[in-house]
Amino acid sequence: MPDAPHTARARVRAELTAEIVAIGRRQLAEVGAAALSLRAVARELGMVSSAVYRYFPSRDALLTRLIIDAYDAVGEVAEAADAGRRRGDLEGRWLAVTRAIRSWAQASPHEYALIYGSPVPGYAAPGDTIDPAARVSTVFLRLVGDGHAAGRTAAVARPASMPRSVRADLARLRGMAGSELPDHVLAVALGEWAGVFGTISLELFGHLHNVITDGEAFFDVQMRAAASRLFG
Amino acid sequence: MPDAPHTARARVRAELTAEIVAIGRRQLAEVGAAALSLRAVARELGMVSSAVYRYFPSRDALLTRLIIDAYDAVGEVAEAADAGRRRGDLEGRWLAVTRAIRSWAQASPHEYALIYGSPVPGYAAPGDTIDPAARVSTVFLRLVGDGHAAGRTAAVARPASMPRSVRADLARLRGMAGSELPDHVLAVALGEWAGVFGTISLELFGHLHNVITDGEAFFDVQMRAAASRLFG
DNA sequence: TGTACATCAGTGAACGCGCGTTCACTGATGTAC
DNA sequence: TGTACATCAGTGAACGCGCGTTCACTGATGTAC
Repeated sequence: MPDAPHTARARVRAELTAEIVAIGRRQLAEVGAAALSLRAVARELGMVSSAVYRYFPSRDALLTRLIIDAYDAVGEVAEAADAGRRRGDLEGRWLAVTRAIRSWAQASPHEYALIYGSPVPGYAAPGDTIDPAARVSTVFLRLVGDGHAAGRTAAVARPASMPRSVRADLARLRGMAGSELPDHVLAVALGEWAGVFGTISLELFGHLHNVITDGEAFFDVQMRAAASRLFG
Repeated sequence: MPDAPHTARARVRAELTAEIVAIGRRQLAEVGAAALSLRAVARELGMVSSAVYRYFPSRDALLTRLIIDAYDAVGEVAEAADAGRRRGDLEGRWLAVTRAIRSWAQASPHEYALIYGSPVPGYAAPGDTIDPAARVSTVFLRLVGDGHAAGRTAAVARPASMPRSVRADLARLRGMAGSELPDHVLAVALGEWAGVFGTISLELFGHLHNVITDGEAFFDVQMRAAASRLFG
């Protein structure tokens, strides 16, 4: 939210922009990203379709905004869950964070699909989405980093060898993320990270249908296993 | 392919049906599932749009066919990869199967997204997709089952406890899949299975962009780690 | 082997719908003096 | 405090496009006798 609006016009403008985003989000939940339409938003807003162009220059701009909001939303629940536990309670933090992500995904399946599912056809994500997208991974990396600093990652499996290209990628990631995790811990952390989203996606996209009925308990079992692989 | 076509008409019909599917698949690769259109297929086929209805009763029927074909395609590469290794070479089989799946996904990203990405809005998968969808998981379960029978799963981590609901789900899965894996091995196998698709999806859907440059090598590192968690 | 009838494939027009985006316009709100 | 001008929000019409699906039809292919 930039600069507090001081004129009445600016205040109304901020409110309407927020309302457009809210309607867009609701539509997203009903028809999915591919079918999100500015005209439908305008209709629900009680405005003529061209009026929406005063607020968003194109449909893709609205989509970008929804994507950024989704990343921020999941980042926020992850951060909040992490902050709600003692810093030294690594397994508790891991479970809290991953459960929070799963709950958010269950509550906002289309927003989850928007950012972690198939890319929207014909849409190219602009650079503005990078920072919000990084919030969740930052939580993960800090958590594993804390564990490592506390000497709790001693049991993490070490591969016999690792290709030079992967070591280079991990080194670059360390630089970008300000992490100090050694290669083998960082690699396992990324693998567990993939497992979190893989488990959530399989469930949410219906691949555990008729297989797992208690998705929450199943997820918990998986996350406890992950925590013990990471922190012993 | 049902009954060999004996009349000229039936032969042409089979060929045209196949061509429609092929064009549909190409379109899928270009514009994604949500934008797949019967009219565009007809155009490319050089026919009037209503003619396609002689072959598929609706757009969704074509989509269903593409979904089934995609499941069959990935199932087939997985089975072939598995068959290409000695039965006792568990790690080799695991690596071959998972690499084959990843390669297929990289080569056919939209088909992968169609079945493992976000569900297509407004489309409800009919029962016909269940069997083809199960082919890949069958390969996984047989592989882990072979490992267990050979006494190679002794090192698989055992959780301190497991909720009754999860144990019930696993028991039901054992029945459906004809598996004899104990709970803790089956649970870990499912977790690794989620990790495979999580890793592939994160890469394919762009979440490792600017992080991992050598996706293939990274995937290999992850899969070797998974193999050693499963088979020691 | 030939003919009569039934089946099927493809046509062309139409229905009814939706979409993103542009543009000239009116009238209200804000700003500078 | 009041006025003149500039800015902005929303309108309504239009452009040009696409879609799925139905239907009556022609002409070709297949089948039964």
